[in-house]
Amino acid sequence: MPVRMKDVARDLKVSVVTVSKALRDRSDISEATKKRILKRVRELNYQPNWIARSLVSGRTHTIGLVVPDLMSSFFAEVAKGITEKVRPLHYQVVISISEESPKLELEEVQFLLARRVDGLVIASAQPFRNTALFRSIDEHNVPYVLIDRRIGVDANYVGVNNEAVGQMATNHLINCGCHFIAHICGPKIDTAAGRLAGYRKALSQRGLSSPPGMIVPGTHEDAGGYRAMQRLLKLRERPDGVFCFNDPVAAGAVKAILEVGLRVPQDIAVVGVGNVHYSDQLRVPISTVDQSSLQTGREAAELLLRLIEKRARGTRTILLKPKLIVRDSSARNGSDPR
Amino acid sequence: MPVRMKDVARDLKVSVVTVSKALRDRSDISEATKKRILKRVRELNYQPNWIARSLVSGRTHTIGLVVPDLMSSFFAEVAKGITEKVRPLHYQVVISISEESPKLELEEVQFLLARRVDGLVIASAQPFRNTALFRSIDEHNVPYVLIDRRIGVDANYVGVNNEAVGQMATNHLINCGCHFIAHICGPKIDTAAGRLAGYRKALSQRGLSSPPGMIVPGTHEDAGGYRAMQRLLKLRERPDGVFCFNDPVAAGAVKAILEVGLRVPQDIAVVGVGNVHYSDQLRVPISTVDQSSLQTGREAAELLLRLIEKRARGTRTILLKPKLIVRDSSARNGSDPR
DNA sequence: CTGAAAGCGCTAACAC
DNA sequence: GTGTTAGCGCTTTCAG
Repeated sequence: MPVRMKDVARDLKVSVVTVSKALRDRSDISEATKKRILKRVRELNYQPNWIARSLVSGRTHTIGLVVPDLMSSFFAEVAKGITEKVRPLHYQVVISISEESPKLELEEVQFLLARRVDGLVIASAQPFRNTALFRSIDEHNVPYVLIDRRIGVDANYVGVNNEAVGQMATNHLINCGCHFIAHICGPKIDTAAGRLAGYRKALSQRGLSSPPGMIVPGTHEDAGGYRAMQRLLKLRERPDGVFCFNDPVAAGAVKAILEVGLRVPQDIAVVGVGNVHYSDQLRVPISTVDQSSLQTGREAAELLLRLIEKRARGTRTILLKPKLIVRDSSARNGSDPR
Repeated sequence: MPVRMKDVARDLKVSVVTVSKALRDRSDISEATKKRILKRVRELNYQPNWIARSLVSGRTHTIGLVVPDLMSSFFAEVAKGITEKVRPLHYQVVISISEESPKLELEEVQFLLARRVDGLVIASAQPFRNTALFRSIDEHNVPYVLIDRRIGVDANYVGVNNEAVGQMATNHLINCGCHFIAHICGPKIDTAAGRLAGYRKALSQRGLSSPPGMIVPGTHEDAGGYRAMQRLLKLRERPDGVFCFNDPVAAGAVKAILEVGLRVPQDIAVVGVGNVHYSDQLRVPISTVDQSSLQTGREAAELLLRLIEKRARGTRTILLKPKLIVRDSSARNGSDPR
């Protein structure tokens, strides 16, 4: 079984405490013994037992990441961004997948808390303003940072300004010469609400309106986008531009459009959100609003580490700048590549 | 701060041991006191401290998953499969990303071992036959299961039969009427070697050969596939079918083909491997050999749990059946949809 | 059926 | 500088 400090100590005829001091490079120990101990430690391939260390220190050097899924490259990238930032500080990331289920999410968080994570990063599947989960985290005195979805709770948050996202995408479609712009919404989370608000705002600012039926509820994946687009195609006043909740939805919409023999972007221009990494390998490369997933992860990790190490307090909100990326699905004559 | 067993005990004027027994539903405790304790436990919202529990039991109920990256949906799906299987048993999964670096992988594994994970699932980035890492895991007496990549080590393994994958893909191209079939290899891992072997075998079985230059080294991502295909297009005897290491590589190859004005599949048919979830949304939906990522995760998890709980010993190899999925990139006249 | 004692591997506080 | 004592929160063992 693994070598313990006790073994090293006995071997060298010193006390366990001395070994501990050598390992943590404390000053109250002579250079000579430190050298001797560290040498033996290496020879015996001693590995500190973090479990025991955690029990004493009350810190596990573990942070929990709760995401609805990992398939959508967005959260995978967030995970990468977080890992990148915390790795040098020897923190580890435990990823929990909630599968968009508030109940499962709650269980997973309880579980992470029981595991005594030092902090949490959560892309929550909780319904808007449901604070129960967060109160329970607060009770444990564990800092947390929300990402992507805001849930209407006063908490640390890192994400894009979704209203800006909606405006940016919609303005782009207007600049492409579209007159009847539809919106395929996301699920009932604030992210979707923000994008919808931005869509409305952009239209009204440019003196356009959104005729009845032009806003259809969708989902977060391509099948939903496909069905939603089919409904839009049946409207008497067919849209000539569609702003979609995200890229998978947009991909589904494109599929529906091509299926009825219409062209993208000539007949209908399409814009998504998220810049998933395969966006430009698609049948029609999809224009999108990038929400800097990697950066979201990095910022969330940094903020969380500051909170854990008490170098920050209160709650702060970090809004990242969305960025329009124009690809074929909206590259029309007279389009602005803004 | 969190409620401890001690608090519940004091509150109820019983001993800590009794509370512990009630919580773990042991038989040597009266129904009455058990009820009383569990009630209070719920009221006080007591959560067991897994750290302390682990220190005693020597088990952390944690399993480590080491993957080269999470962006490729393959490993994300594996992670999902594992999570699904271990969640009901209250195990948690710590994911480490090695970014294809053997050195980083080694560090991450050491780290997981120091965290005393109960077991490991590894898609290793180690060079072939490099056993150092695995010896070090063995020293810790921690069971592990390799997935996807075999590394030429005698160990528990779950994955597809890569030779069968190569044969299946190549045979399919032959059946599509291709005569000059190229192969874009993967990186130097056994997975790639197996697929290459299968490619060779299929050709020779059907009396075909692979002219010089028809086998090009590639990478695991689309940029590599793109460059490799450009080289193939310059050959005097241009291939009319290409078997690619994986789907991203295939997507890159398709891009290169379309760029020079050739058609897929009419001029050149393409087959990939992996069935990434967006394969059928691509410019040309890509035919692929599915390697059942979810199932890989599930099988690996089950095997690992059996090893952890000593319900299995020795090493075993689980080979999953690959499955050909025909899409547009190889849907030629006279093609077999096998 | 209940609880006192010992200990998991480590660290903080204090003596020597 | 070094070592002793105590204790983190829990479980195992065993006496009552």
